Amino acid sequence: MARLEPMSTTTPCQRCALRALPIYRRLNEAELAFVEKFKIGEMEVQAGSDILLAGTHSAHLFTIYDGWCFRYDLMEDGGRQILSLLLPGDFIGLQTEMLGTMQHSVQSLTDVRLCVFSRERIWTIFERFPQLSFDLTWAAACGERTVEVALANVGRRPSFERLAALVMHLYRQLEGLRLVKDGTILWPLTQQHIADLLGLSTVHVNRVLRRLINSGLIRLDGRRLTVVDPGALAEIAGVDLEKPLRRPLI
Amino acid sequence: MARLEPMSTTTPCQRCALRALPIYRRLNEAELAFVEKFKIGEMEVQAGSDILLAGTHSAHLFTIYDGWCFRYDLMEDGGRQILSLLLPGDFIGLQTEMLGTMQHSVQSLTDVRLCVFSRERIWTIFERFPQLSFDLTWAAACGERTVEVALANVGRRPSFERLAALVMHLYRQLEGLRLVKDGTILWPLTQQHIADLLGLSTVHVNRVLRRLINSGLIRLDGRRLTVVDPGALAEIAGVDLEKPLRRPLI
DNA sequence: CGTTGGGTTGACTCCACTCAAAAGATGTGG
DNA sequence: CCACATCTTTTGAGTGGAGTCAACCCAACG
Repeated sequence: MARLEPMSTTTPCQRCALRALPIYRRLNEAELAFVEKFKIGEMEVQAGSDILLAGTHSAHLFTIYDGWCFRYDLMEDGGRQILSLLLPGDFIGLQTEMLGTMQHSVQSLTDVRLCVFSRERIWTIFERFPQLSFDLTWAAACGERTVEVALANVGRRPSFERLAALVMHLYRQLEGLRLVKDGTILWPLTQQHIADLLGLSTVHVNRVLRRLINSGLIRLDGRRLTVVDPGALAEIAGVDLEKPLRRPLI
Repeated sequence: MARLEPMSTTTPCQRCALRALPIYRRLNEAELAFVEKFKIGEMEVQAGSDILLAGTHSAHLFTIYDGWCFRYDLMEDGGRQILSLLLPGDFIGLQTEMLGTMQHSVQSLTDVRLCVFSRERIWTIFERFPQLSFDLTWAAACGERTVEVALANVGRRPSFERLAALVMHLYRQLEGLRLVKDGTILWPLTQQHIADLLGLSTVHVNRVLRRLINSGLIRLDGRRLTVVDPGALAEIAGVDLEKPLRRPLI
C-alpha cells in the first residue's frame, strides 16, 4: 500500500512555482535560505498510498508540491470520516510535533510529489524566525477553519447543498492555486470518498451527485469536473465566491 | 446581549490556579514575567453574552479563567452549528490575528471570567519567546483536533453514540481541570445547545437524552450531570478513557 | 478473459425531522 | 405575591431523507 520513493531531482525553493502565487506571503532572503536548508528532499507517492498512520510518530514533515491527499479518521465500526482534503501547499504532519503522535491518518488521492522537511530543525523556526513561527500558527488556524466549515456543512446542511458546498470549496481553493481551467478542475474523488467526506452513504451520494449533474450545474466526465455556473452553485452551496484567502506557505 | 465588565481585582499569573494543573506545561520565569505584562486585565461576562462576533475584528485576545463558552457559525437558513465548547484555559480570538477577522462567533454559556491580553504584544511572543510561540501553534493544533473529533462524531455516528461521545469528551476535559466531583460535572447546556453541537433537532435530542438517562448511564438533575459508569459510557461513545492530554496554556 | 473496484438503480426500512400542543421553569413587572 | 411572557422540556403523530440490501453494469487490468 504505502510506497514512498525518495527523489533525486529537487526544485530549489527560490524557484518554486507555488511560492509565486499571490495567495502566499513573500518570504525574505534569510527565511528562504533557511527553508532551503530545512528541506531534506522530495518524494513521490503513488495514488492510494498511506503517507502517515494514526498512532504513529512521523519521521518527517511534508508539504504537498503536487497532487491531492486527504486526512481521515477510522471509526470503531470500520467507517471512515475524511477530515479534510489536502492540496498543493498544504502541510502534512505538523500534528506529530504538537500532539506527540498522529491522531489521524493521511493518504494520497492522486500521485503526489511531496517536499520533505527535517522534524528536528522545526525548532529553529521558533527560535530564529518569528515570521515563520507566525506562519506555522497561521497554517494551523487555516486548517482548523477548514474543518470547522466542513463540520457546519455536515451538521447543518441537507445532502444536495452539502455536496454543492464541497464542490465550491474545492473550486475556490484550486482557483487560488491556478488549477481551474475553463471552469474545469481535476476530480480524483470516488463516490466513496465523497460519502466519507460528507457523512453520507455511497448510494445516497450517487443519487445526489446525479441530481446535481442533471440539474445542469456541474458536468462530470471521467476524472474532470466542470462547474457550469459558479455563481449559481455558490448560491446553493451557501458560500460566498470571494477571492481565495491568503495562506501561509513554508 | 453582550455585556463586558472590566474587573479591577486581578489574579497574578504566578498564582493562577489553572497553571498549577499537571496538564499544563510549566513556564519559566522569563515567560511568566512576560505573560504577566502581556495580560491587560480580567473581565466578567454574563451567561448568554456574545463575546466575539463573526466578521468583526476583536480588539483583544482572551483566555477563559472560569466558566464555559462556545464557538459557533450561523447558517444562511438561520440554523446554528456549534463548533466547539471552550473551557477554562482555552484561548479565544486567536483567529483574528491569523485570518484577519473572526470567521465564527463566541458566546458565553455560563457567567465567565476572562483574562484579557494585548493583541499588539502577541508579536513579542513570536519575536522573543520560542517556546511560547510553539505553544501558540500547539494550542491551534489542539483546537483543530477537537473540531476533527466532533466532525467524525457528527458525520459517522448514530445519535445515541454521538451524544454519549459528547458527554465523555466533556467529562475527560473537565477531569483534567479537576472539575469532576464524584462523577458529577456542571451541565449548562440546553437541549438546543446539544442539538446545535451534534447536528440534530432539539426534539430528537430530547428523546435520545431521555433514552441515555433511562438506560442508567447518566443522571441529570437541573444543571448537574452525573456519569454513573464512565467505563461503560466511554465504550458506547467509542472514546478511550485515557488520562487527558497535556495542553498549552498561555 | 476472469477479477476487481467503481458506478447505477430499485425496493424497502428506519432514523431523525417537522408540526403541533402542552406542561414545567424561570423571570419580570405591577 | 400574583399575572403574564418567555424559555425549556416533553410527548404524540405523521413524514421524509438517507440508509441498507441487493443486483447489475461497466471499465480497467493482470
